[in-house]
Amino acid sequence: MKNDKAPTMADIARKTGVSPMTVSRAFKSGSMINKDTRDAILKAAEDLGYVFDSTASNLRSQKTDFIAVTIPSINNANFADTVGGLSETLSVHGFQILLGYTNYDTEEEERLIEQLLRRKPQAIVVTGGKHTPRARKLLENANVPVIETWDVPAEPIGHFVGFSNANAVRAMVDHFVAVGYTRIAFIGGDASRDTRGSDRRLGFIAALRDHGLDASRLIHGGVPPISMREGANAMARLLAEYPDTEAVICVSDLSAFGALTECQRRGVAVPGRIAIGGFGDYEIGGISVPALTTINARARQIGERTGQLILDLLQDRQDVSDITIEPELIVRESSR
Amino acid sequence: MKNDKAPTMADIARKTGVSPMTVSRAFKSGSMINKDTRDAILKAAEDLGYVFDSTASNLRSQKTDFIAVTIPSINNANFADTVGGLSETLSVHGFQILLGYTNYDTEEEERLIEQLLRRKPQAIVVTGGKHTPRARKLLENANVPVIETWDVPAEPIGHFVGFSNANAVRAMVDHFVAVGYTRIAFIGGDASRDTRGSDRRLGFIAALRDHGLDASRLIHGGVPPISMREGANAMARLLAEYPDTEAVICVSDLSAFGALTECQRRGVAVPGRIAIGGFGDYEIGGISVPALTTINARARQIGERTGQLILDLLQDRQDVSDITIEPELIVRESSR
DNA sequence: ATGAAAGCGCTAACAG
DNA sequence: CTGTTAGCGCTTTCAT
Repeated sequence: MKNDKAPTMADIARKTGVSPMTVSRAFKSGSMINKDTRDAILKAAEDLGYVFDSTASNLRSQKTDFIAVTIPSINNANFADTVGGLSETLSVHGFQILLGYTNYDTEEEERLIEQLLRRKPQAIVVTGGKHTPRARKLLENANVPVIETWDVPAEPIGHFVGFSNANAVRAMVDHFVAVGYTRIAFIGGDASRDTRGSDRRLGFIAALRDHGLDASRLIHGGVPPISMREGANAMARLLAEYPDTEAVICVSDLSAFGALTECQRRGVAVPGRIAIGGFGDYEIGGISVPALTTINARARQIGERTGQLILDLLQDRQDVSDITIEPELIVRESSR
Repeated sequence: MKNDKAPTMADIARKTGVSPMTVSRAFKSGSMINKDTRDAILKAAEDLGYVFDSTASNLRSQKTDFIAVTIPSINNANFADTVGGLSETLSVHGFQILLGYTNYDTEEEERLIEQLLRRKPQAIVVTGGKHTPRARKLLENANVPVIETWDVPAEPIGHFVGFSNANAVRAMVDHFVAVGYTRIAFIGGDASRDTRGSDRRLGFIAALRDHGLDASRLIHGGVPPISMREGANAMARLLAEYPDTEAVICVSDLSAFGALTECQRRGVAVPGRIAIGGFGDYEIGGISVPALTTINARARQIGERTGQLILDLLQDRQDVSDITIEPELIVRESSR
């Protein structure tokens, strides 16, 4: 491994007898350049082991082709799907995702946004519509498109692609009530931390009240994200504290599955003795026995449409609008 | 939102009556600068809404603080854990992960590596020890540390942090044989695509042969990654094609869980009628009923130790060595 | 502790 | 289709 300085476009120019500018054109698709000249340049580049230097290109052209994205956790199939949809939509246009994890913490999100903006992304996508005041200000001043996702923000910073978490849970409550359950509980996490989880909990309470039902069966599962294990532990507490509960809605399919396993270990029939609902339509909910009633938030579609929105915005299209996704209630064996 | 040009260090310098160089020092920790001067500069920066421009800094200083990482899929808890460990270890030192997904395809990996190297990362981490010849050459010429993970490469490019997938599966075969099973099957994916999955399959075959057992019960689950659903389908085929099978090892816990649910739907007792083993120690294997025997590949530790290795290498420490991780066999209810 | 000059490697803008 | 010139915003280097 030799350690001489890496070859530059100037080296290629010298070797091929053209100007550096022509070399630059050879690497940029869609530029007017003689085919033979380009071929000679690309061959020389290959021979020299040249690697294009984005850092210089970024500075001069004032564009990085980075799209900054913050998600609560890398280890979550829903957010992974959103990033996947975003990434696939944007990568064919030469953009690269710059990803950061907030760990469900708006303070951490603020730090992350500041970090990411220094990299001069051409757009920034954040998860959720609640941010620290400073984070909000950073985003407002960023002078690039800002897209909030997975939520319908009270006051959008720029654009948003999301849905109402509260309304989504309301749809499930309506289903449970329609089936005939009245003593319904909720398993969720620390309300102040996971803003989407918190919205689901609030939606649950509001919906039960609208049905004239008691909304006090709230089980705290732990610090978000609530794991399968925490879902199981929460179910154990629910059965102890409110033994006559007929149905429970969990903040995610993962905690719902954990809750289900706790019932299985105790010989509590699902849905015979207690019905269970989840959130997110994770793969596990479709295949577990019994399969889980859930809400498909269309995670991948959120990513795809966010990507398309960014492409439109970067092309100065004026006819772009915010996008409200319609989550789908999926009724399965666990609630019938 | 005003659209004037973003303020630069020169603007701050003008406003504070110092030189741009002093402004630069104010933003760099550990530089000799008068405390009052720094405070004035930082205040002016805040007032102007200044955002540090990494692109310019990167070019001039020839360091980006990027660490490039390729993983097969973003939607996999094992790789997510590795990236999490890596990210946490490195971010406190100011590094940022530049992540790409190969979709379990070495051709895609090659494209991705080329893309990532243009961003001038200060190290590159790849998953697996098998690459296209061109990808290999790109990595060899990159002039930055290269770390292969999740494998023990036949010919390491630079360093590696991993384990032998074949040996890990062998340990599980030994366990199954010790418990008394002799008719053992394997559920995996397309051998040519997922090189780690392929190594597991080969390890399975070799281990069975060493025990003098038949190694022909190989069920093809589909294109990697094998989903829970595909695991269930594969189990259905296994029960049809080799009805006397006593135990099955699956390429991951996800396919193993799918296989388990198929047994539950058919009333096939696990482990009474058929034992099941997985791979990866995903959360689900620890909580499902029955819990799944599996192998913990210490995904997070792979990330943490890779991060530490990179820190050592970037400080020119000479006493760094490759790291072989010891996966742990975890015996649970599904195989006893 | 601070400043002046130069330049990282590429490409926008203009000329031919 | 190709070349020339200048400069993106920062930091290295050398002075003071």
